[in-house]
Amino acid sequence: MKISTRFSDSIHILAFINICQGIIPLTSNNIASSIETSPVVVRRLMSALNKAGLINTVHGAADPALAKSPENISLYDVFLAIEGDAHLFTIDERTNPQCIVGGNIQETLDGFYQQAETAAKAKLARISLQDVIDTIRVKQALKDAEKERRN
Amino acid sequence: MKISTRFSDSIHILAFINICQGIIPLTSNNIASSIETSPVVVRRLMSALNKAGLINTVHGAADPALAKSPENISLYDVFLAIEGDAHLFTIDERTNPQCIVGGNIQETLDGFYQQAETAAKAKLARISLQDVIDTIRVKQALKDAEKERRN
DNA sequence: GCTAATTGTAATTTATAAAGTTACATGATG
DNA sequence: CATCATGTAACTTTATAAATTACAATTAGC
Repeated sequence: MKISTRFSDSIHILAFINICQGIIPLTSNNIASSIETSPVVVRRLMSALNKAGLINTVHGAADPALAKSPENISLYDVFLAIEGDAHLFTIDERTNPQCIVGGNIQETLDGFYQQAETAAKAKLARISLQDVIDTIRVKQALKDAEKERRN
Repeated sequence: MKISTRFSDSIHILAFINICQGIIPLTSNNIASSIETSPVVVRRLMSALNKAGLINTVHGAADPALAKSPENISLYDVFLAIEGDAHLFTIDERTNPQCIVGGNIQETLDGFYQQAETAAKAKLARISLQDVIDTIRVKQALKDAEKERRN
């Protein structure tokens, strides 16, 4: 249980590529500065995003680009790229098979957890990177307007 | 990071109390044997379940009991008792506030994650401990029948 | 009441997964 | 060809949960 910040950071990377393309060079260093992490962590995540076909990267060149339009990249696509078939809930695999509870709890919970997990993933599948980008821009515009108002 | 099995183990404990009551003494030791963990871990979880009003325990006596009927205990009740308001997805809190992405990503993801998380928790809220117990019994009956058939 | 068994909890140690770091081979670009 | 960037492997650090140890508080059988 508990999905690591890799998922969040990956969405961050994709949004950054879209929003900052042409404004600043998209080096792993610059991206890492925005996430406040190390460039290697960024490159690791981008490697996975590349393999999953969400971005196109060029070995040696600081020129990554989204492989699809942001409307066609869902948060579940990102989750799959980074976490694969990881589960939101963890089943204790080491229980006593001799006991009626210990011997059947895994299969039982697996079914129920699946329901909850699928519901969550279905929601993620309906949220696009474009939604994320739009929301970021709205929030930023709000901040800018607020700042302007104060002058 | 180490993934928690507390939620699963807590459901295990509740099912065990219901199914094994009157059959074997419900000591933390016996429960721990079924989960294959230590009695202290079991007592810790039971302490939380007790505080949340899901079970009644007696200090010094090996006699825990469900505080409500299994139909009226949902998996979300258990989740709340053990994990509180813990999130299924983790937002990276340390990003560069100067960057348009780093400065707005938390609030943005929080909203979207909330949607997914609520969907999952709503499913959990609709699954009762009775459902879990019923499923365990069905699976066990299947195994028994299978075993019988082989003789 | 006394003894044995049990819970409840704190403190400590161990295990594990992710984050971060170092290093370097490979490839791009002016 | 010099510089800069990526892609990855190997290693270290850090965070969190599980397991262990210890013991006070409580119950229950005799």
